[in-house]
Amino acid sequence: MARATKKKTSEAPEKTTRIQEINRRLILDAALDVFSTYGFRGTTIDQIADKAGMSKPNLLYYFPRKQNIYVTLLEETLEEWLAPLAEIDPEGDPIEQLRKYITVKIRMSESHPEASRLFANEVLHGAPAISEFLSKHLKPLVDDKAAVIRRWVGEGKLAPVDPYHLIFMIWATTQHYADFDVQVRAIMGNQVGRPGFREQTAQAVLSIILNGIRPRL
Amino acid sequence: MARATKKKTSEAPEKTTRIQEINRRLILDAALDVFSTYGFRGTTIDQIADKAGMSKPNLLYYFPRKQNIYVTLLEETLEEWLAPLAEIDPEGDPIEQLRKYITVKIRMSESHPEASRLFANEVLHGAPAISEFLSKHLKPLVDDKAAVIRRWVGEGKLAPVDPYHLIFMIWATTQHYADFDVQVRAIMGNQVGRPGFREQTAQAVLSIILNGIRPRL
DNA sequence: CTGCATTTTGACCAACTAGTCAAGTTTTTG
DNA sequence: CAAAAACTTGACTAGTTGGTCAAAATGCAG
Repeated sequence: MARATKKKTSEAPEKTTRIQEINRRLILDAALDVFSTYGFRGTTIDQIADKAGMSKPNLLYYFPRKQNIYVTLLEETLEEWLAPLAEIDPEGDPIEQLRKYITVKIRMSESHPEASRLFANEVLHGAPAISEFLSKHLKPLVDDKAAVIRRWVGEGKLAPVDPYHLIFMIWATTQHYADFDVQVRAIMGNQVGRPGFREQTAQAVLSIILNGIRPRL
Repeated sequence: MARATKKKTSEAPEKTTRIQEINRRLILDAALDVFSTYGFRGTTIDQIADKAGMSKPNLLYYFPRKQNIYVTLLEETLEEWLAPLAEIDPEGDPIEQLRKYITVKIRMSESHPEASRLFANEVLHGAPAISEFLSKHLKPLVDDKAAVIRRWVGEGKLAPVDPYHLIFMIWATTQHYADFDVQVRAIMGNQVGRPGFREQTAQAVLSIILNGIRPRL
């Protein structure tokens, strides 16, 4: 990670000015748009600078390398992306907890599709920039929640199911609507934009998954 | 689409020589590897030429534009990718037909992950090269099968479920294991390579989806 | 084995792009 | 309000990459 600015005396404090805060945000917002559409290699610094409304050298004043923008963006996104999983309550009602998790994920997929695509693209290409994050942060969290789900299964509160595959299935299904949006639109056409579409999607997904894991008599 | 070679007399026949056949195959195989890993923009012609064991100008003799290789590859892939959906038998047993479809898709995801990633990457970036294919070929086929599933639901052979969302869920879940392989590996570690992994995956996916759509009393 | 068509390649070019730099402008601060 | 710090940018460079070209090598039909 690069130091943002050099101060006269060499310290760590790193105070950020008002202008820095504004411009970094401007850059990151523009970059999310562009990176999520064209991927890392497909994106040029000029595109981001244009969209952020500033000159390329100025952009590079805030983020000395293209990589810096990309990595910052991914880190920001992952944090937010994982939060709902962490909030699954081991003491709550299993079906209810999973219903909430799936619902939140579908909502995120609709409200921040770019974030989903940014992440999908990175993983698709082998996750060169975040493989450490995956093993150091994601894995432990998933292991933790998988254990909870396994306990639920043991207690007969869920049908016997591999917790990891269940989690993957939830991720795959919910993110599909953001990542493969073009395909969904090609098939379902005008329906996609319509008001109740998200609810209809949530309903269908919840119905299949929850009935699929409800304890069977 | 570009004409491959010009013949002395201007005709259509387009005969392909032995060498052409060999080299085109060599190029396409190499290109699938590289494109699926780095995406269209992230791939250089030199990389493909290297992997195919020939010089860049020679490669360009067979495919005058980088685009040509990419599009050819996508078309080849899509054909194969869609076949299993077409094979769903409207007269068969619903649960059995869907079990077969899911099983085949998981097998394909494991045996040709590059093809899945190539396609995923293209759709993720807005499907610029295949949007026509999506609306002209994919949509009609899906509409057709959705109608079959809807009829099954009407006949009480499946629980009430939106057929389109069911199909999306099957695609999302099965392709997840190819497209997000790195993530799956980061979480499940050594298990992924192990012999029975595909069967375990298939078992989990089938169990949730099929129980999720089995008619309820 | 000869002459024509096909295949192969080294050398090259033009366009693009990440990143630099030095000189200016604006903002902050004492 | 002046000086210092922070910010901004036009012009530039070096490296990369898609694609060209002309000439050489190879394959093949008669």
